[in-house]
Amino acid sequence: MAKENSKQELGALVAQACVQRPRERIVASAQDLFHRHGIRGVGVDAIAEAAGTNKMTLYRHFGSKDDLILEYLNYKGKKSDEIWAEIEGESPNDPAGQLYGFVEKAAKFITEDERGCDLANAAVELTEQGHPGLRVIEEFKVRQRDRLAGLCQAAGASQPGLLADALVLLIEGARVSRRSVGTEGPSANFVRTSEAVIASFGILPKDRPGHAPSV
Amino acid sequence: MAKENSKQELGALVAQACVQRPRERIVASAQDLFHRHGIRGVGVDAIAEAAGTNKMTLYRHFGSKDDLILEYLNYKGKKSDEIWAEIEGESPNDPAGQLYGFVEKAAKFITEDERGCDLANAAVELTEQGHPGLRVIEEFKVRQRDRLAGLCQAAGASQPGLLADALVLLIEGARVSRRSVGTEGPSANFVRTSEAVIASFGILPKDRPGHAPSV
DNA sequence: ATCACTAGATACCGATCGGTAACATTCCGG
DNA sequence: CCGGAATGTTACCGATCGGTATCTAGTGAT
Repeated sequence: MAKENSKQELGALVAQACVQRPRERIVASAQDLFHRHGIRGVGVDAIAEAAGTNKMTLYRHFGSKDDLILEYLNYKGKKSDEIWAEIEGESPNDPAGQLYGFVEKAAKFITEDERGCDLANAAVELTEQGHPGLRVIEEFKVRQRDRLAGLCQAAGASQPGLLADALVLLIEGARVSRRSVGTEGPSANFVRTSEAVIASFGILPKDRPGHAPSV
Repeated sequence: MAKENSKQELGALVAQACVQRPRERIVASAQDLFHRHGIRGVGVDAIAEAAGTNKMTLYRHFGSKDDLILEYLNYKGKKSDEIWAEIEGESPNDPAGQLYGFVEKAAKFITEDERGCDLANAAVELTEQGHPGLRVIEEFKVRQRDRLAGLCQAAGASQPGLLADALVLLIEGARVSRRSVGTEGPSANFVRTSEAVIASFGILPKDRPGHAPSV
């Protein structure tokens, strides 16, 4: 088996720079390393070292690697909640605007983050049947979809549930496709396609003339 | 870390039942185990045992685990080619029918296979930069997309490339969503959404009256 | 100053990882 | 029947895995 990436883990420096308590540094390092190398590609030793501490301290805060994985997954969910708050703040009382804002935000993540959705990736890596992390992932994905459906309904979509599902498929697909074939692949047309689909459900953005696309 | 799945690996029996040469049995076992547990979730020992042979013989045929991974990836690509042949055979000289047939075929895989696309999953697991498997995956995904685009063009789509990209996103998204939230999630609307998108590009199935959907 | 709590350090555990050496066995074509 | 190739067997290698025991050093509140 070929060697894993470079040993220069600047995430360690980042984590050490913030003089938080060990627990926070461990979570931050786990977040960084799990994201970059995948859950199964990172050992607890590496996480502890990146956090500027040691394995013993890690195990005083987290009973097992699985516990740390759960913390990682929930951390990702919290991050996503913040993004939803951003979207709401940028288009208050404008569900259609929020919908289009969501697409733009998603597009940003798709292009900027080559690793794709950490939750979806974790679902692929957690092959053990009934792993507690799978529940966390599912709950998050369901919540995300329902939030989207609520937005679609508020924006007056003809079939809000169907539109929400379609957008979920497009987003998930764009993130995974970006991982496989890069930004020049099908994910490059994510915004265009998503906006066309949204428009086809009768939703047009408020203050964006000329934004309505034709397929 | 919690224990991996049950020890009952019936894939081993399957592989042993076919009295092929060790090489074929190894590839078959690797295909089965990589698919179920992920590439990083399976050791070479387990593959050899499942193939009814031993590690030494495995390493006589494959220089490294990475070599075996490449074989696995290419094997998946070949399987996909067979499916394309099926689709062509079922709707000869009918690109529109093939397009709808492709969607139906994809839907079948989405519902039946809870693990999602093995190539996309492998792209998530292969975190090592420049891993040769990533090239294989990319080539396959590009070929798949181009084939789809050719079909769209032959069927007379207004913007075949854009439609092909949209369908790729929907399929990839459905497969990954099915893994995270199951068949009752957004992937349940994959066919409906895909057919609506296809229809919106001006393509209607030949001999399927009433098949044209409205979003 | 004391005391309990937190964290660091180090060494260790059994198991498994990918990969190899050496030798015995089986099988098949000439 | 014979000989070489393919396969099976066993043991081993160093490294890493997740997880623990033990002991020491710091830290903060009373």
